[in-house]
Amino acid sequence: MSEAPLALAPFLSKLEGHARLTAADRQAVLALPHTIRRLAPGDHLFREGDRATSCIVMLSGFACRHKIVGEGARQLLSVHMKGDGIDLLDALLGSTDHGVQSLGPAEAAVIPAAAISDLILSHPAAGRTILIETVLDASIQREWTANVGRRDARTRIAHVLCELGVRMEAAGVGRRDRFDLPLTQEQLADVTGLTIVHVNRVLQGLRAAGLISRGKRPMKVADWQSLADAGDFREDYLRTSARSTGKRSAWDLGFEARPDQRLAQGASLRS
Amino acid sequence: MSEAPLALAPFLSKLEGHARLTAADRQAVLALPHTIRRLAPGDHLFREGDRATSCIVMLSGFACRHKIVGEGARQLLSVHMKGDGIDLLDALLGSTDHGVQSLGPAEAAVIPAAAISDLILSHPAAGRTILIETVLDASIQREWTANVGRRDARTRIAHVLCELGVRMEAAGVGRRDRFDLPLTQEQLADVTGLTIVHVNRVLQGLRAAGLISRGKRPMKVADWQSLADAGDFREDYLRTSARSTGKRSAWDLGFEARPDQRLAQGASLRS
DNA sequence: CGAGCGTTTGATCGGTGTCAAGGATCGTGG
DNA sequence: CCACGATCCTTGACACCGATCAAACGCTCG
Repeated sequence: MSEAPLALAPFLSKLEGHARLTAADRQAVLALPHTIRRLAPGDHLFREGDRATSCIVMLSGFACRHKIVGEGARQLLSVHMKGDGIDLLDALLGSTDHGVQSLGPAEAAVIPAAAISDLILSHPAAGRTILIETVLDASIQREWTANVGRRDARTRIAHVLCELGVRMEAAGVGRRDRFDLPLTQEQLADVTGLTIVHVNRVLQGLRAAGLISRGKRPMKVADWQSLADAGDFREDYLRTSARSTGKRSAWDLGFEARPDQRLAQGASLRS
Repeated sequence: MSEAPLALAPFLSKLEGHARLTAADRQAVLALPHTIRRLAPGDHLFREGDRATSCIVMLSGFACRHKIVGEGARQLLSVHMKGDGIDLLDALLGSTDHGVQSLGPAEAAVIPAAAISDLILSHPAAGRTILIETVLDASIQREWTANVGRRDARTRIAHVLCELGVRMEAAGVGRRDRFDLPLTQEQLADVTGLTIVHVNRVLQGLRAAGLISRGKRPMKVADWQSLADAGDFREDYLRTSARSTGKRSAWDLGFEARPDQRLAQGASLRS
């Protein structure tokens, strides 16, 4: 099924950022069955309402989730990059409530949902990082809700630029102060719930204020701290440094208290 | 630890809406260790930045997630009711990126995070319903992002009223066309990203249009279909009827293809 | 009866949307 | 090498939705 060995290395790398894995865990992740799709700009991976039988791992380039509301207005719900998992567990819901589409040329691995459930059962440490990836995604989604709900246009846009910069830095595809913005102004409008015209004017304002630089490929952040301030941006919710700070989650503690934990025999996630 | 046997029955009931459970699974859910908290209006269960060591199950009343952005503006991120789990897996992130607070008087069970991880390992069928609860929560979060991002005030508010009606009906605490709205107009403003003044005017408009009735305790939806139309509301994303429609998820299929699935011996979610 | 909270109203302001057009850039094919 | 179309970016004039400010009303509960 796989076209290339180690194709899932970016995904493994991101999962290892969430917790230490054994060699067996790493092998299991890399061995996940998958097909690789090379995507032209705007290609659809899922459409709203599709039966959900698989999930996505981004290998290169960018993709987004989106919804269409009302009379065709479009809202981007998330942006994903190298190493990110998309809808890892959403097959549990049976069908998709949103579309997934590439932003620019990209490569993605499509993994059957059952393989993820197998992995969670057969390699719980790896499974735990899958769950972390899922709740992290939810954390970002909450921040986006707050972003479009309670911030004005300038703050909103600055916040998105900061988030993308930090995430791209963490994913190894740029630096927070210099990265290739994967969004057109129209897409940035759909991210922020604004119109393209207003996005354009706000970007000009940010340039005029010296927060970002004039040329746009690549996006250069001239003054990171000021942009973060302007965007009301605190990066905690992205947890890009969770591993390195040595923080341990309550789950670690819980399990440390039960070193003899054993699984029920013959258990499965089957309903 | 538990004050009352069967206190978690509403939670079990919701989980059973996601998949069929065995008697052992049901027992395991009801036996989750927990403490019961009786909450006055506005009591905090978590505060933003708290160490995340436990999760919440709502037993009665309502609670919300929220964030404070910028200079004190508040955004409600979700509303939870009887049977809902809140942040079931968020302890995996180590700390909380949002606050959780009661809306009106309420009762909630506080469950140690480790107990959830134990349950997922020891009773995978029950664990599967926990995961479904988690991805369902994410699905609702995405809809809220789209709601505040791309709908105008009237549509936004109508949408929230429809969602709450359907969910309260599913939770057995009201009917979609007649329920006790757990939100003040100020809270409804924080849900929709509007000001209290504008919320008030929009509600008056909905009343004048005959979509909802004049008295506000309880909220009476005079014309459900028109309110759903006005709110651009399609309830698919809530999956309140997933069980009854007999839909099966890809995970079922995946596991049916591997009836001899066995877990790795001695596995755990410990990192 | 008064305090506190939630709701309602009016007047005005301003941020963002809308409409319309033009300019810049880039890949492609003649 | 240039012409061309497509896509993206930019600009201007104007309209409007929803915010802001300020005040009053109406519950409910001690």
